[in-house]
Amino acid sequence: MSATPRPFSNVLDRSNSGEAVAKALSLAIHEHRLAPGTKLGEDDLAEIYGVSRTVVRAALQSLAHLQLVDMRRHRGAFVAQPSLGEAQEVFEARELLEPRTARMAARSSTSSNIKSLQGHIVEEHAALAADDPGRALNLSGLFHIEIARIAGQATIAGFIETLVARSSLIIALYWRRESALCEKHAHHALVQAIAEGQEQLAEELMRSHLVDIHSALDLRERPAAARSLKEALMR
Amino acid sequence: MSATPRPFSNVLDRSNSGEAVAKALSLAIHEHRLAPGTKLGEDDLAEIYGVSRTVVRAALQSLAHLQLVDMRRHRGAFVAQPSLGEAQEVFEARELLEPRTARMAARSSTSSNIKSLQGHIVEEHAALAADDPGRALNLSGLFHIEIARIAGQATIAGFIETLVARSSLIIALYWRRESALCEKHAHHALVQAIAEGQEQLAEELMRSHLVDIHSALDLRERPAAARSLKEALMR
DNA sequence: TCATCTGATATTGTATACAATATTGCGTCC
DNA sequence: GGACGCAATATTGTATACAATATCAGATGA
Repeated sequence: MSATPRPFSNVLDRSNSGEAVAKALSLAIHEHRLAPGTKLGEDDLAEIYGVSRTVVRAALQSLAHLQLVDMRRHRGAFVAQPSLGEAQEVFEARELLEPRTARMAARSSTSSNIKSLQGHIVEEHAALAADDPGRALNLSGLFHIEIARIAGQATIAGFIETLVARSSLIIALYWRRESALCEKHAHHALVQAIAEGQEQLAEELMRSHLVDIHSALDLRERPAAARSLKEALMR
Repeated sequence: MSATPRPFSNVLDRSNSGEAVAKALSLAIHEHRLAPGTKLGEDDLAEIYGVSRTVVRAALQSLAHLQLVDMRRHRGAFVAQPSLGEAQEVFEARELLEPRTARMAARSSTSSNIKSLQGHIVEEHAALAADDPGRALNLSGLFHIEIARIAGQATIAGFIETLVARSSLIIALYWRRESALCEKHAHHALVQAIAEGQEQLAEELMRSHLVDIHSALDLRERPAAARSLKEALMR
């Protein structure tokens, strides 16, 4: 017996349905259920979530501000496809912001903060064990955001949130299958350094962790991939 | 003879009117024509700009993402009022991002970049001479954003754009009248360092420039200003 | 056979109408 | 006289209808 399909979301009965739709879409993108380039038709989404196009549009605009979707006039909204250059930029920005943030977190973390971080790691392991890499990736991102929150810099945490979101798209586009995802130990060691207040170590661990991820991406110039048809075929 | 009032904007005939309204409001906030806390009624704005509430809402949501306005459910939109803590955070973030950015700009600037920066300075002086400090402040912000653009980091430039925007609100709220605004020399020296490719100097000048602004703010704890009525009056 | 033009279609952009809810003034009750 | 409750009002939240425009298929001509 097959149930009628339902929207893939737990929280659509929230008071502000616009944010709810944005959250649902954001989660779907983070978990790689929506591939970069996917068209997000307003009517389709409105029907799926049982709301009007008005609220769908608000949600899409919200995601566009986070650069998770691309809205083009009279063309529609699409899941964003960061270019190689943008991918480089995103990771350069993360490598600038996050090590410093980890240092601050090491200075100011409380024991309940540590508990929360460890909870993230446990969930991440569970998701991997359940063969749900999308969910694991999303949780991994939340881990980074949580560290910024712990550091007590809400503004920078907001920046990191957008960088993590875009990183998810970048990973979807440029991840090298060959390289195993070996974040488990990195996150664990990081939490330990933060818990023990070892600022310098935390900063270094975060930096090398980001470099690890960065170098597990295939960011070499593609031969003709993203160029114009003319440039690729005329000659 | 008094002309009928017209919206304070030059670009309301653009194709995407939502962005146009957002730009007009953003400019008004940057130039301190709209004070923090001002209520932004949707019907009022719709009438002023001659568009429907739909597009006004889109514009307000856009500004809310930049944290220039506060939207509260069933209450309306208001020009944001950054707290003391938020003000500190914003300037800490700027002091983290912008010196590095200035260094990168010094490495990669072209002569046309320099021309553009000098143009900003000239306009800024003109605005000051015309006794239009709001416009001068806005141009000063654009100067900082331009540097980030020159550095070739669009992502970080976007962050700085939001930080500059919030800085404008912070200055409106916390600027000490006593301190003169002495940015002229700072900006000029900065451009020179960037033009000559002196990376270290550019980084240092940007850092000290930001510290100057930061310390020209009165960010001491207010006795009761932003606290709750209860806390302020009950005793 | 291919290129170009044109109109039919589908999708987005905008306006307006209706629903939901916070605010506020007034009346009543204690 | 003051506090509480209630209804009137104004404003925002959402849905829907209409307008504008990009896309695409088919026709027409060279």
